[in-house]
Amino acid sequence: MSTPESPVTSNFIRTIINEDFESGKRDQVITRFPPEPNGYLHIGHAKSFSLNFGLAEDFNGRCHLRFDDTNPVKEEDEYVEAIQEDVHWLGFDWGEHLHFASDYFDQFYLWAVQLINAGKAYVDSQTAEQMRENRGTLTEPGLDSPYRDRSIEENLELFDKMKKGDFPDGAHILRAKIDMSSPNMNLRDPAMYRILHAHHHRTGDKWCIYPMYDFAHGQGDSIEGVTYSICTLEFEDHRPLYEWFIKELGIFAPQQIEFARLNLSFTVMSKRKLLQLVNDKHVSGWDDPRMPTLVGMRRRGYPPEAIRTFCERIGVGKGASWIDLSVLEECVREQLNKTAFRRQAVLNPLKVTLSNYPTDQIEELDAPNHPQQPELGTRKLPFSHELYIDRDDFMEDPPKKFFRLGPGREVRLRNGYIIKCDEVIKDENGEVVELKCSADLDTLGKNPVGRKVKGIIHWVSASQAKKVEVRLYDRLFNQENPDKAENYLNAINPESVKISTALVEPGLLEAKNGTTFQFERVGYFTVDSEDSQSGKPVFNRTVTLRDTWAKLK
RNA sequence: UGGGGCGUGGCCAAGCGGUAAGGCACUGGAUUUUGAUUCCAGCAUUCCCAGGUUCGAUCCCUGGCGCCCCAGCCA
Repeated sequence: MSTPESPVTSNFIRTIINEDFESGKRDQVITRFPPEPNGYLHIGHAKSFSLNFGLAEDFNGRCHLRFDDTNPVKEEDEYVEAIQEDVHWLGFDWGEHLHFASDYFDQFYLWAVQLINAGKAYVDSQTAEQMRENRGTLTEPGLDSPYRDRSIEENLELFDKMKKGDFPDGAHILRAKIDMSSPNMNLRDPAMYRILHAHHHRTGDKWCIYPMYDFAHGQGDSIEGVTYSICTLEFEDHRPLYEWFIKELGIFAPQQIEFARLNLSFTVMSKRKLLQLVNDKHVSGWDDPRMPTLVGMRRRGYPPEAIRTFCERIGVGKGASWIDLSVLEECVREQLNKTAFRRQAVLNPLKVTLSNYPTDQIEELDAPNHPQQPELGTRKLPFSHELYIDRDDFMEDPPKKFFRLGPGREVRLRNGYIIKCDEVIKDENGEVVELKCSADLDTLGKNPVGRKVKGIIHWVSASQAKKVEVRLYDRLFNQENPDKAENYLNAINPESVKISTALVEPGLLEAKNGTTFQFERVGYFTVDSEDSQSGKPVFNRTVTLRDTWAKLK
């Protein structure tokens, strides 16, 4: 529902619907999300189903989930399950309306016979190659098939035999008799049914002829009473055919509306390419945290709310658009900032020894789980004379704008004391290996009088810190549009993941799979649900924090 | 050069004849025990271009230019 808190910006589809309601052309919104169960859903699909479910919700209608399973050689039950899970994950529900195009195969068959009887469809016996040759080109009309004028009786008989399995794949095909010289290629006697001796994931071996998309989609919409059949731009040229079948069949007419599919910078969206990334092991699977799939994003730690916000924020239009990855990342940060518990973790440790802190003392400091939301409670942070800080937070010869640690400088330990760097210890190679510091013991929870310490750095206590694996993910491609590369595989970012070890506060060992934390000053990290073991979590970097200092550098 | 679409700031996107919403990005500045967050401020005299209609055009008309899609027995 659109509320004052989440204003929905207008788009051309809403405008159409509003006009239809006002003119009385329609009085309800029934939409559908029609994936083919041949792969996992990606963020582009999320745009589509958020639109469909969102519209239904806003206009008090309903949205169906219908699997467009008309091509048995590509479809599997595994995907049917995964797709439902993903749609649910984003919080949408189709209620009673889970449908399959294959549920309508009997009806489709009857309709095909109806069109044959009306002289509007015929069995063609040309080979696929011949059909292609006779289809003409974009600028030249096609040629009628020599089988175009078969009698209705002969067509009926042949189609019946096709159905009974008397012919091998490709021997014949049922075509709509429209116009071989149409400037719209889709109207040049399009295929309606092909012979496919293949096992279907739902209908088994009942059929050996299967309807084409064009002879199934609109009719499926019609059967379900779909009022607005929303699809992507490449189907614009199919709309006249969609309407032709509906009209010739004399059945309820849904309205097809096309919108631009999503393109996200630094990623690829085509199923073929995503499949290749998986098959060729460029990623670990469909759920690799770098994949634009919903399973991948879930594993990465993107919250479903963030993806929904993203889908609303990008709008809906008809111009081929490229959305900047930063839009998605900002939606993720926005959501996580509100919900993620804060923790401290050091990714690149540098030892700090406090010379004036008792070597046998261990303190338990209180630290809020969320500084802006005290109601989320606190946790205890062990503190001792030996700590680790991040190497990035120390510079031996710092530039003027650097306000972290350096020789003789003071810095605040997050949730702890202010310390001062007294001495820098190096190894034989001149590498800084340790910092000797002194703590101002009167600065816990309060600022010192007379001086201002601007720098605040995170840390862990050396003896209590735990080692965990962290996976630092970055964009999978290093070109905005990987398709512009000679080969998109060449645009793969060789540093899209870096595995390393981090030192974290001890409580993090008990973190549950799938939960996300903010490692303060670093980024959001989510416990990997595949590779983590009890007491041995693996953290996926979901997204970094914004870093204006990195920009200054 | 057949047909179908689309052109509003760096990226999206409202607007539908009355004088350019919003988001992301970016730039300042304030607050801050996260250089995060939050907060304020700035960021298109102009809507692909050229004509025309009109008191007035991003919105209407004409003509250009640019980009996307279509020749699967895929969806």
